[in-house]
Amino acid sequence: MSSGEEFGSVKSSSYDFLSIERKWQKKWSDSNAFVVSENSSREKCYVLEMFPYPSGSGLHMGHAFNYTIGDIFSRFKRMSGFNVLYPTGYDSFGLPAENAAIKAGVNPKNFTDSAITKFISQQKALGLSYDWDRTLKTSDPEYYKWNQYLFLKLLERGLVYRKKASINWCSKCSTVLANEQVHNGACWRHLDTPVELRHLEQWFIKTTEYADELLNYVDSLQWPERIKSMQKNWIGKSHGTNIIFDINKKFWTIFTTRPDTLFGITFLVVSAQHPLLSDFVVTKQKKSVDSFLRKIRSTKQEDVIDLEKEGVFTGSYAVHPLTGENIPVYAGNFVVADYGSGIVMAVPAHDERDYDFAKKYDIPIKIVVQPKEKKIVPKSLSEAFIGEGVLVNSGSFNGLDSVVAREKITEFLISEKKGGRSVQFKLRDWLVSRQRYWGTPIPVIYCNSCGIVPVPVKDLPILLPANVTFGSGNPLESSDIFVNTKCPRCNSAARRETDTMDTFFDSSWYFLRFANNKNFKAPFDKKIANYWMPVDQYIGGAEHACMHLIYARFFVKALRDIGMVDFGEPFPRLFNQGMIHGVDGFVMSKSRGNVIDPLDSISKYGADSLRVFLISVASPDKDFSWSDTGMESSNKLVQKIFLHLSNVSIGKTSSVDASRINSAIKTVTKNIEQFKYNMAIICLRELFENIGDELSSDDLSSCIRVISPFCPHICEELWELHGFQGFASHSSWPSCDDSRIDNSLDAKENLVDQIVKDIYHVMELNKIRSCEKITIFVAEPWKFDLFSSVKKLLDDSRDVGFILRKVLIGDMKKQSPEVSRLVPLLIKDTKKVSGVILSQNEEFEVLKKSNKIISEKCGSKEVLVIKSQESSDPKARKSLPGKPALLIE
RNA sequence: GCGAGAGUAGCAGAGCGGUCAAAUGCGCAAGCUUCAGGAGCUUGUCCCUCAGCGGGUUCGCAGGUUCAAAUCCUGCCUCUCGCACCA
Repeated sequence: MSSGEEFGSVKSSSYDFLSIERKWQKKWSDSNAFVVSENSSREKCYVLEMFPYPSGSGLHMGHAFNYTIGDIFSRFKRMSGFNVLYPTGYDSFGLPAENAAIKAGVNPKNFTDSAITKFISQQKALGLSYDWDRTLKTSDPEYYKWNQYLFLKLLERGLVYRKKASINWCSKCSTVLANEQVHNGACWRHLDTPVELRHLEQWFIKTTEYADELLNYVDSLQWPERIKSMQKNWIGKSHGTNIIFDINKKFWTIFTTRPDTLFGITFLVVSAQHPLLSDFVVTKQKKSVDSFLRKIRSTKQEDVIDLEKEGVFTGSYAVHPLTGENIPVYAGNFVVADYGSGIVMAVPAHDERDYDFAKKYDIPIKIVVQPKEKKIVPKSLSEAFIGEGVLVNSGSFNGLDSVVAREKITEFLISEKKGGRSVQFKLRDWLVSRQRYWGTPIPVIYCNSCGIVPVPVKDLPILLPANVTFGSGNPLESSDIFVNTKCPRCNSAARRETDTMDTFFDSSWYFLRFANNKNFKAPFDKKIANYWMPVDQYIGGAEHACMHLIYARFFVKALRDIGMVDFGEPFPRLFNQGMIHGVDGFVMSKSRGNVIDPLDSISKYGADSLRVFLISVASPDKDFSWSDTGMESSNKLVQKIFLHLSNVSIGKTSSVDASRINSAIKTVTKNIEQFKYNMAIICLRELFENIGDELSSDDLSSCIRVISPFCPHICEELWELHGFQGFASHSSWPSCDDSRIDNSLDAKENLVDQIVKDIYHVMELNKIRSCEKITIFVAEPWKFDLFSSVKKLLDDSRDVGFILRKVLIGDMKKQSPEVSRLVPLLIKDTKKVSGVILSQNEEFEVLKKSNKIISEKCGSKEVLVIKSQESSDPKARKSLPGKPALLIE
């Protein structure tokens, strides 16, 4: 009973989380607590979060969530004995900094650097266990020098080239974009700004060279299914046939996946964006084609999504490779210019798009594949039949199954030298040049006599000039000192490339630099990179599925083939965290005004509480909504744990507690490994709900250690408070001793709970006020110490001035006469007996007898509660005499 | 349209063949505590009934497999995300 009082007095106070957190953050920092080296006999584990773009507004809740997930994992792995590399850095080049800097009138460098400083302090406030010695920023010449180096390496390898192409231009960014950066026809940073098509000469990286490998190895990755399917889709491999058509005495290749429908071609369509469209346009048709092109250009991008298929006859005819028929060639708005050859063969009977087009322009429809079940005729055809069937109207191929016919016709075309097998990808080469300032200068020089000349490695880095004019066009062009140079080959006057690199170039190899960030001779040392890489656990959002994650995979494969690393996949394991929504259920965003600043939460509740909250609402891979009450509840949990463990006295752990602790260790270990952090918190919640005030030193240490990945600060404090040596963060992960787990504990606890509830019923029935002293007898035949458990629960609840007397009855089956004697005696001897609680294993006859005696001897105020686990005959029970008696099973 | 994922109590969210009327948190209700408020503690919270036992109906909808389904299969509906005329 006294313990309850003690506990209550402590509860009312709250701990000073701010000073505790500051204290330990400083100690970790001062002692370089999480700095690692590769010279370790321990197994390595590389945990990495996608490094942030350091925006001026600082760390947002999504970052905090992301890093909490990674930090818990890192701390867990570290404690589990791994040599853990857990670094962070800053993807600090990029347009937002440049734009913000222009707006605020400061240099992007200053802007970025102060943003990074802010970021670092916020990350430290979260208690993240980074190796701060390995930090990097991509805008640092010491970093981008190696961007330039690697660019030259790729150039040397033939993986970088320059070409004039139809490219995507964002007017808001005033730069070109890569295919991957065009979302829904708009710029990925400006979803309200449709991209414009421009014809410009740009730098490309041959990602398509690795298309097959990028696709094939997706399946070997332990990534979320969703991301894998997005990548596969993006790479988009199709098998088909190239067919050669003669148009105006020139030969053109056309790609199709349905060579079986070759005899059904009634027209061809050239993309309206096709660079050689004019080759097809005859003089007579020039006017109408031109007006069609004008119309397309004036079409607003937002209407493109459900644009009607339109086209115009070019005046040219193609010769059908097998029948020799003349086929009209159209220009059309629905043909993708840079897929295949930008020209498609149209089979309106068996392709929806071709069908729509043919209907609109009244072009004949010819059926060449008949479905097996129901015959179709052109007249009644209301939509294209795109399924498989049997070939008709196809010369010698009639009667073949369409799947077979694809093969046969392709073979025939090959034998006739009129085609061949082909594989097409949706993946395009990566356009890496950008017409902006705040990025890595592309290390190339244009010389009038030598042409494109790579900058010699000894001249790297090509530094970004400080004095440039922001405003119109590429700022780098405004710097004469930068632009004007000498040709490294012939020493004559030459011009520097003024384009900078897409910042995705920077993030395609940063994980390699973390392994060896102080290397001044090379981007990284091969041996060291091979030691740490690949990243054992990568953590980040899903938005990079088709951008960063493709580029980085490509990069590593290219570096492998150049001989710089020995592995082909940078991130075998990827975890995607969910999105955080505001209290209103919408994604947290400034424009919605539902943003919660992590720092506000930290100053109100502490970092440990915030960390717990972020991972306890839902499984970390799912979206969840912020909730103030949830945040408070997490804070209460952290306080409770801290205060309870602070007050634990060192002694002997009860067997019940030992069981609880060990099974919690087991569960939490499993949960962390599977990223089910929310379940781990539930398990810990239950543990600290029940655990006693006296523990052995070892068990107390286990309790602290098992929560330390989640709440590192309070754990360090508790660790020190109880005199353990070193950092809790450096201690070993507690191991589970199965022999101390009592599997029947749950059942026992349930029984105790039940009895306590029975007691409340007794009180209720008797209208017992809490201030009254009453006596309750617990008769217990159990082997374990039920009595003390019940007593403890009642004591802790502090509700009632119970006098609880222990009555040992033993095995009631054998002692029914004794029970019969005992019960009335108890009642007689005690003035205010309100209840007698008997427990399990009684024979029904015993109950009946006892009950009868009681009801005879007692007034209506007395109650008999019989707790029975082995069910007696329910029918007989109903007929039990005497009221009010409780019979609880 | 194609691809992926999801639909569980007032809400959030576990469970993914039996131990499920379903963890945990929030919310709500009652009791205790308190000068009061807050906090804290205890209990309850699908429906009926009860002091308890018990019974009924549930896990998007409709079927099916099974001795047994929230969990497996089929169809449908709804939602979220990604790609978007890729021939």
